[in-house]
Amino acid sequence: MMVESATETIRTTPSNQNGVSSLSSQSDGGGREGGSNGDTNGEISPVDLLHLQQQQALQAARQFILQQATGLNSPSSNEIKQSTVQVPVSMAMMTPQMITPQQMQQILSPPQLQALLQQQQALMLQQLQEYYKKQQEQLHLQLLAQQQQQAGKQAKEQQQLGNKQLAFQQQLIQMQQLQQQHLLNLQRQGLVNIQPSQGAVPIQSLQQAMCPTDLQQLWKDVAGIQSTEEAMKHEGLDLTTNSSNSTSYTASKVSPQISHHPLPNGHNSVHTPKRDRARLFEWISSFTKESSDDHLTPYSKSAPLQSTHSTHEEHTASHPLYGHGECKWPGCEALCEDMGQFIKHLNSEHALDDRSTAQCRVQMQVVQQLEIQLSKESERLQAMMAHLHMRPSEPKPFHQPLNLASSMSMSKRESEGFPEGLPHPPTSAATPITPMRQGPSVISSSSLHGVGHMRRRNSDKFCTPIASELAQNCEFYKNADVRPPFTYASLIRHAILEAPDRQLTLNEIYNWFTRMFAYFRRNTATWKNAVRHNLSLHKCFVRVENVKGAVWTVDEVEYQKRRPPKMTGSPTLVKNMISGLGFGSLNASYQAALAESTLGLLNSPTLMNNSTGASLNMLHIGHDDVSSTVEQVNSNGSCSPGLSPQQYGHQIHVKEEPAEMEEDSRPMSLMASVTQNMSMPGDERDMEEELPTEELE
DNA sequence: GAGCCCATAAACATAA
DNA sequence: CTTATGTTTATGGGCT
Repeated sequence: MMVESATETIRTTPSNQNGVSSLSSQSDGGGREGGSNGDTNGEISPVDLLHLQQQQALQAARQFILQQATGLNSPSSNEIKQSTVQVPVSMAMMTPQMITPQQMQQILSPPQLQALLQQQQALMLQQLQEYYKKQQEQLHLQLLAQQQQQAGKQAKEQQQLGNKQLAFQQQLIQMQQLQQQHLLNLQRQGLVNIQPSQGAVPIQSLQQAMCPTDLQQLWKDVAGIQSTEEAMKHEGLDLTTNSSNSTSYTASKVSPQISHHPLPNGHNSVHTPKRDRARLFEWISSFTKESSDDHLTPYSKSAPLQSTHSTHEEHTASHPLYGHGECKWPGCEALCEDMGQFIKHLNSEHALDDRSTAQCRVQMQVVQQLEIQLSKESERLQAMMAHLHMRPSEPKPFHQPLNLASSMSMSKRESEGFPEGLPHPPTSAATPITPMRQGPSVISSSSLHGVGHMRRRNSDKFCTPIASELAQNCEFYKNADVRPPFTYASLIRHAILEAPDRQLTLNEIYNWFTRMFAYFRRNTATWKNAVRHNLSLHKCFVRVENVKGAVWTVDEVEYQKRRPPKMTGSPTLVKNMISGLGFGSLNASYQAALAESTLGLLNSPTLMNNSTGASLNMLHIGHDDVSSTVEQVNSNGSCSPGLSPQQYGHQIHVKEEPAEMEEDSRPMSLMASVTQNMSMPGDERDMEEELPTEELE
């Protein structure tokens, strides 16, 4: 009966123009860097000073230990070819890490080590803090002086002042970052327990994992110091690397082998730093007893790291250990103008000797650690996915405050097209917290299923996955400040359809939003505006004048029209349904499909969990969650599991236009569940979504 | 790259 | 006049 006639109006066109015009405005702020670069370079920064001191301390420490160790072992003597420098800093400046593990182990007994470490820790921490304090004060003073000095000058110079201040501020920031970084290092080594408070975000994410700086440090320890100057340079680079404003230059300086392995780590790093050290010592010691060559095998596993003494790669234009004019040998960074020089350097400095071999070992260790880490993270990821996909293997309630940020970012990635159980390395932890649309879809199985374009469907408008999603994660959304992965339109529609007479006033819609989603309990102006905007904009929302005022209803026909063509599950069926009628049959087929899919899925645990599980779930949970607002709906008898589809249409009395249209979605589900459940989880998901929805009502 | 969809912001209108 | 409710336009990002 009836249908498309009056409502077929022209859609507002503004979107078109917008699409075109939006291309114009794009400005990138690269200004910051430009200012900073020139200013800070001229003199030795406090940072450099610090590192100089550290290096000196390190050398002294080495000497000290070696002296003590005299007679025990001589082989490592080649490590002290560096000039001896008197250190202005106490022994405490050296971390145990800074000493070759080999040496440490050889020289000291474990208890001795322990004691020494602890002693040093305290001192070192103290000194570091003092030093940082001083440096900061100094900087501050400088800054103030600058300001005063400049204050008297003309406005003309103000820009310069700004620049200088900026430079100082940046130095300050760098100082802080450096401090933080060192504290982190200490922390990692078990030296300090304090948390870096003013953490820069990226650093934080890495702090538990081995960061480039760590590795570099480790490397230097093993390698011995090249020279104070180089060390300074090196450290400086490290610093800049960690500071957010890394230029391409600095970026290139970081040893690429390791630094870019994204290894977001859990909070409790699996290996405590101490254990790592112990293992490293063990490993190294074992190495001393073995021949060196066979150990290179695992090493070669890490592609970019291949290097060592071999010269077989020397002739290639690009040597994995050579880049940007410097030697990439861990901890080296010697400048080499050209490949030839580099080769020379390689052969002379990194020939096959104890040191190189030890370095190799360490690198192997590093790689192993990373691999272990990777596998652990992968495992975790899989567990997470498993948990989110199907019902948790663990009792954890899903609405538990997962770390939203990460889960959301993950979800996005997830939906980007990773097949369900496929472990993929977490690529970045830095995804924006709320990418809106697809955001939290993670939470529900449906979203996780979104594969490829599918994903869009779920979270977005079209289908009605919303019902199942909501049903499943109702509690979660109610409590967690997570943006639901649905569009306003779909949410509004759901709210309205959920209502007793399938109509709501604007205010009631607001209330529904706030009741159902913690996320919408804030920023009210924003989302309310959006709600109104959506109500007005979408034809599917029809405003009906009521006795008491105006209420909003849903025009299912219009709503379904919005579905992308892609929803072509079964055109025929859809058409049939759309053309009106067939409620009864539909219902029957729908149930049949449901049953069928259920049965089918029973044989397939995975699918079962993914789709039907959800659907079934809906039947129970779904009502509960939503029913709070929908009790009356059920008065119509829609409560029973089988029921439903009709309800939608029938209940919309306010509306002249029959809502029977929703059928068009149903057919899909039907087809989908029958045909797809058995095969493609991804697709089935899409369709499946529809089932629960109707079910709900 | 175009086109579409969506979110967001905001200006404006109108009724309570 | 203020507020709530609606409408409309503009802009930008993401996706296909």
